[in-house]
Amino acid sequence: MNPARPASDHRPPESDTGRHTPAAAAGARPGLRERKKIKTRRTIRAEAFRLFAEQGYDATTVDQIAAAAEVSPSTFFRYFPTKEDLVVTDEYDPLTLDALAARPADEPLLQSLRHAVLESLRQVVADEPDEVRQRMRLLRDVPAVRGRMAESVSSTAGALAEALSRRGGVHDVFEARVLAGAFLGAMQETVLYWSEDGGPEDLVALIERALDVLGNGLGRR
Amino acid sequence: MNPARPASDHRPPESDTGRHTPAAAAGARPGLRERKKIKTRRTIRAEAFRLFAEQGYDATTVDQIAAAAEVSPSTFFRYFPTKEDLVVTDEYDPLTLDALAARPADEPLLQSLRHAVLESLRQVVADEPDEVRQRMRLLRDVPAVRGRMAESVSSTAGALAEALSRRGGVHDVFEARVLAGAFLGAMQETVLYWSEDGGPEDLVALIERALDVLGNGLGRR
DNA sequence: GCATCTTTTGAGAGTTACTGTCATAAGACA
DNA sequence: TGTCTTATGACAGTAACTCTCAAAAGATGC
Repeated sequence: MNPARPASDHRPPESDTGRHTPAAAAGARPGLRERKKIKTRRTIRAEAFRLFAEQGYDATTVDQIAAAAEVSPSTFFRYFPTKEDLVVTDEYDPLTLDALAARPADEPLLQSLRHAVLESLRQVVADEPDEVRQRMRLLRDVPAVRGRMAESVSSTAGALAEALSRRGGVHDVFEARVLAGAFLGAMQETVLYWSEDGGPEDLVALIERALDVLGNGLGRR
Repeated sequence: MNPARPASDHRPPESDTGRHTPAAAAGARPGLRERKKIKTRRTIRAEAFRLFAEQGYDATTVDQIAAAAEVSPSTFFRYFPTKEDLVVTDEYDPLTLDALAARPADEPLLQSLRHAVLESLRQVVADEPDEVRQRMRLLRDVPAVRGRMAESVSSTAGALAEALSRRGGVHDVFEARVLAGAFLGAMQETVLYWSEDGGPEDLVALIERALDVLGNGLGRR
């Protein structure tokens, strides 16, 4: 692993979609700079995925990706702090948190989570239909990517716990974190299960089943 | 990260404790070779932790650790495939799985899990009382270590799911994996919560609380 | 349209965590 | 004691990053 990423002046730009860029949030359409950054980010990732498909993940170096995307290696790292981040971006998780926040506060928790997850999943699939399949393949085949996903999930847990705390029905911070951890752990396993079998069953259906299992709890078994 | 660890002829030796070494399992006391390996492993880790305490994790290089332990860098990597593995060993998880297997099959699942976790926790703490505290600190402070733990937990999920499948009360493989993921996710958050606050509350008490939350399920909230 | 100010980019040098190979040393076993 | 197996060290190589600095390019006021 890298030497634990101390403070760096490399600031990766905002998300791929433009949905979360400050300018977009402010309503005005983004300037040239913003649009160029989004394009660069897209290009880097697209070229990377193309190379991964051709040569495999490990056999593809960052230098090759940068060359293919016609940027310098420095620039690559400004956009993606690690190579694994090409595959595991944190675009998905904030989306889910937003969707969760949009649910009515008095809705049963599990139902809110179900809607939030499915809604954000729908958006991601709609946005990048091709890449989802390749992500799945990389997740299944490359240990480093799995590791990075696990790390990402674990770091999302804190944010989710906070969101849960703001809702009713949770006693304290610790309980919120346990619930968040259990939920995310279940989701992670669901995605992994789906990816391992090459996605035979519909992911949506799997998620529904997983949530049912969670709803019943571990008691009475 | 490393280039995803392809097949290597470096085989890290067995666990620290000797509990799981083949010779120990066979009843005969281990030969000189085996004892030396255990000692080397212990020395490397001890020197590493000492240096971490003195200079910090990131500031300590593998070469320094190897020098302090009086082995070559090559040998270091034969014992610990990555630097993070010094902190996050998979010694704990197999212990828990063993303990789980030892529980009566007709015991309620949650109770088996509780006993298994607490039993293995007790063993680890008894074995290496000092190192537990430092592990906790590193877990809290070093992102790379947290990442490695998340990866480790996620890889344990498969084994736990299998163990659950062999017990009654689980419908299919998928359900077992979801349960395993939820349980481990909850445990991971528990440990992180505990480490973040510097371990104010007793870890055992926290685990009990977490299991109670799991027992109640996410339904009815 | 020009001047200035800010942000992005590229170049390049350096660090470090690894991988792979081979000869040597040391325990196991007859 | 001799042979066979396994652990070790030396060494060379790779690739993922980090850091710094100067140049290029969009943004902004006039």
